[in-house]
Amino acid sequence: MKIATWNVNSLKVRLPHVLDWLAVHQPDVLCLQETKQEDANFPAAELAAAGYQTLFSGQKTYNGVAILSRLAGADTVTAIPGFTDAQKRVLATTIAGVRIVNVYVPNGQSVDSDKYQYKLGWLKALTAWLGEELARHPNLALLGDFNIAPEACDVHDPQAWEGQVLVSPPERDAFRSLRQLGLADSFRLFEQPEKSYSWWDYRMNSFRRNMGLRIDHILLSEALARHCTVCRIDAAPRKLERPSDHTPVVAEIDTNLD
DNA sequence: ATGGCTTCATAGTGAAGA
Repeated sequence: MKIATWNVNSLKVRLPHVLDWLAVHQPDVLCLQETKQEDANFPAAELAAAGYQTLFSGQKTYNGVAILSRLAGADTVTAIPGFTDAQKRVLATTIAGVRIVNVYVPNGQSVDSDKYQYKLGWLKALTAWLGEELARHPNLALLGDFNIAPEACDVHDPQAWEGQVLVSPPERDAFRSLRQLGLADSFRLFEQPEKSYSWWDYRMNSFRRNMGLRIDHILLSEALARHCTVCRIDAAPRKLERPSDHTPVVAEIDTNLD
């Protein structure tokens, strides 16, 4: 099973890139974040023509998540149970026996903002819920834009970023708490090129200078991590005209071993 | 240098992203 995550920063603008990427990479599951459109406008027909079923939870202007898949999803939820949140940031479903949890973690803006407190509270609720989900679903993948660079090696200039939002110790503690539920950072299960990032600022020629952060992740439960054969970042879409500022992360799981 | 780009909502600018 080939699964992937991509913050597309507007599905309306990025649909041609998404369709091209699906045709080339043929994933079984692609989780999208920042679709930025209401459900009534979701391009379900175009994606169906490309061979993908769609689940989506969107809103006007901001946020919005979707799951594109070859096979149908079951037991779909669009929110963290018991956590009141007007922002559409969660979509979970079960595909071919694998629980897929797609998240768009709040950005946090800056460590002294209300949005940062919202981010930390949101992560706490996510972690509590994921503990329950893992008990129900041993085969679980948590994919998305986490808006957290977990380690210094995930940041192009750790000194310049020290203490900032996306790398602050409380955010990294929250990421560690997720891992301690029994979720492996699949990217780090394998040797990777140095200075591997998944997001580059649109400004300052950041991509050309590789001034990036690794903030998009695929976390796998122990049962899935054992059978994960590869995880990589595909930087190619970041080189296209009018790219998203994020690029896809892909993992493959050998589901024939059990 | 608290900017730089990009998107959206909107019809000249402002919010938000990371």
